[in-house]
Amino acid sequence: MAERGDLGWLLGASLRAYMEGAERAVAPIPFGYKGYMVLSAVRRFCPGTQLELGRRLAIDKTVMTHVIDALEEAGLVTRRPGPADRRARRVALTAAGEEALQAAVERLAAEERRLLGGVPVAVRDQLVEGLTYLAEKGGSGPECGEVSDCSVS
Amino acid sequence: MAERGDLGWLLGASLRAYMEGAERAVAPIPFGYKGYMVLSAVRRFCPGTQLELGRRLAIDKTVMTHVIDALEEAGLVTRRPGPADRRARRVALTAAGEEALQAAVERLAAEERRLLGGVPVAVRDQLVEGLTYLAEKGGSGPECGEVSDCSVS
DNA sequence: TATTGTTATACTCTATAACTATA
DNA sequence: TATAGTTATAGAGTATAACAATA
Repeated sequence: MAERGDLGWLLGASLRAYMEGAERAVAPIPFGYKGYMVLSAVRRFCPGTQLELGRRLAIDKTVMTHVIDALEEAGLVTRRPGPADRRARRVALTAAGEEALQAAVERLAAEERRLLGGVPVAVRDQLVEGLTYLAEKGGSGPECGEVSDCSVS
Repeated sequence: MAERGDLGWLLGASLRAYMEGAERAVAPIPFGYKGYMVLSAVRRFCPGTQLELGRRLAIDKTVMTHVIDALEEAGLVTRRPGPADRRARRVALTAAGEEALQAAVERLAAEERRLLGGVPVAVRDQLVEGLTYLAEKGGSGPECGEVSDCSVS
């Protein structure tokens, strides 16, 4: 934010610009973009306990409780005790959750296209490449393994 | 943040990664990176009223009051009524402020070099180009004119 | 009356601590 | 004893509203 051109300012301003549209795009989902992130991670990492979801998304477990409370109340996810460990609750998308997520993904993609419209594809690719590098340099969940199987009931 | 690879997640995670080092780099300055931004903008836009500083940095005027209070108390800036309009207070760097800013700029540059160390220069350039485009698409102060003269007393 | 800046207050977001229920 | 999750509470950070001084 300081001198425009500083990496910090650029990242902050870019994030603000992105979020402005993103929050609008995912609007119906409780907790906005954060709620969308959780829905998205639930689909991707399937059963996923809340703690695991939190680790992957860098969201505190207490925050996760509130978000999932809201998503459950809105009928977008279910929360059931795990079969092996009844403490670890399995979060899963409902049909309505799948729909809401799919709709959000589409509106978000449209928003990204709008936002990146004027950026040449080559620049865009290297933008993503650079950001991916930076993101991985941070401590956000380097210990997350890959997804195993995935068959929602 | 949702699916790693999403632009939103990438921007958020990159900003976190950057800020981790940046806050450490500017540590002695009150209000951390925000304080650094203000110092930096004061040097760049010289006299600058508080309101103008806030507009340029997307910082609320009430927040600006607190930040400048702290910077003034730390002896890094002075705050005097403007000659033409005594409501609009002119903020200026002290010698100590110049020093603190210069030191922070250097540590920050080192931190950026460390963070971007593994990124090829071509990618880095296009990363900055892409971010600059995104940042300007946002509403953060498009109505800010350029700097006029600048001679601190 | 409008504007700069301050103060006090309220709100949002997040983290900490204490608790429960399982293991 | 340790862990998953919940609840209540406290803490940043930010914004809103009312105010003082000046224009």
